[in-house]
Amino acid sequence: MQHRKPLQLEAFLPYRLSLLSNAISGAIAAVYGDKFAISMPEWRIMMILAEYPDISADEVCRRTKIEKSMVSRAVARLLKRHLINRDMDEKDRRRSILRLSETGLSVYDEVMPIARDYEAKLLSDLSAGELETFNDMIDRLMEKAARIEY
Amino acid sequence: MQHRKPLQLEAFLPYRLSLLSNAISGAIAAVYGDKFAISMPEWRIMMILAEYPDISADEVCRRTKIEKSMVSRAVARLLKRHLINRDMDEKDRRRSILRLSETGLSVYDEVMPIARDYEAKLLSDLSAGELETFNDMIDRLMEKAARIEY
DNA sequence: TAATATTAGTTGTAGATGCAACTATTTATC
DNA sequence: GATAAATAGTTGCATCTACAACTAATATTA
Repeated sequence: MQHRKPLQLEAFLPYRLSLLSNAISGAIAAVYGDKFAISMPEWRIMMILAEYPDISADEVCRRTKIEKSMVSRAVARLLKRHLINRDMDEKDRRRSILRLSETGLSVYDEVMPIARDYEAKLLSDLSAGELETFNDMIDRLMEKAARIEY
Repeated sequence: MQHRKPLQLEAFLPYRLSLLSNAISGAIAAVYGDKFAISMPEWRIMMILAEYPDISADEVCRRTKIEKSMVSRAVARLLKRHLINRDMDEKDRRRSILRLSETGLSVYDEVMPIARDYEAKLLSDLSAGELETFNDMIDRLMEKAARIEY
C-alpha cells in the first residue's frame, strides 16, 4: 500500500529544526561570507577566540564542537590571512596558543554587531518569557538527545 | 582590547540550534545509515515519496528543500538500488514520476518506526502544551527568518 | 509557426567535510 | 629511565555538496 500518512516530513521535528537552523545560520553566514570570505567554521573559531583568547586548537575543538582536522585547516587559512596569531606553548611544544590578530579583531568587531542585530531582529517577536522557554527547551532536548541510545 | 564578552558562542541561538539539529538528525541518520547505507537526502526523498507517491523530481525539490542536483544524484542512487521506481510523464516528457518500490516501501516501513520512536523519546519529557509552544516558536522563527533582509 | 523564454533534469567542477592514518611530543607504567 | 600509552596537531583521501553550465522538452510571444 503506497501513501503513508502520519508524521509527514513537514511535521518531523528533525527536519523542521534542520530547516530553521540552516535558514538562520545561512543568513548570518551570508554576511561574513560576502563581506570577508569567511566560512562558518572559521567564523565560529573567531567567535571563540574573541571570547577566550590564547587557547589551543584542541580547546577550540572542544568549545566549538568542530572536528579537529577542520579546525586545523581553518586555523591554517586564518593564519594565512593574518586574522589570527599562533604561538607555541613553551611547556608543551605540541600545543598551539591561538588568538585573534588586530585585523581579526577588527573583522570580528565589524561582523559581530550585524550578527547580534540579526539575532535581535529574529527574536524580536518573542517575549522575554517565550525566549526563555525556547532556550530552556533547546537545553532539555540537547540533554535528552545525548542520552537516547540505539 | 582582547576578550569580547557578551553573546558568547554557547549562547548564540544559531549555534545552539545548529548543535541541536545536528545531534538529532545525526542520531536518526545513524539508524538508516548503518542499517541500509542510506544518506540523509536519500532518506528525506524516501519520506516524501512515501507521503506523496508519483511526484516529479522537481516537486521533491520543492517539498524537501533539497537542491535539484542533489535530488538528481540521490534519485540515481535510489534507482540503482531499486528503492524507487521512475516513469516518465506522458504529457510532459521532461518530467519524471517517482515512487517508492516494494523494496523501498519495506525499507521505509522498517526505518520509520525507529525514527518515530526516536522522536517520541526525544519529546517524552515535554508536555503536550510545551511541544505545541515549541513547534509554534519554530514556525514563527522560520517565518521571521524568511522576512529579515540584509 | 518561427523565435524566444521557461522548465525539468543532468553533469562538470571546485571546495567542504569527516574519518583515519600519520608525526611529534608528553605522560604513565613497569 | 626505557617502553608503552595518550595527546596535539597535520595530512591523505574518499565522499558530499552546491553552484553553474548544459541538454532536452514545453510554453510563450510575435
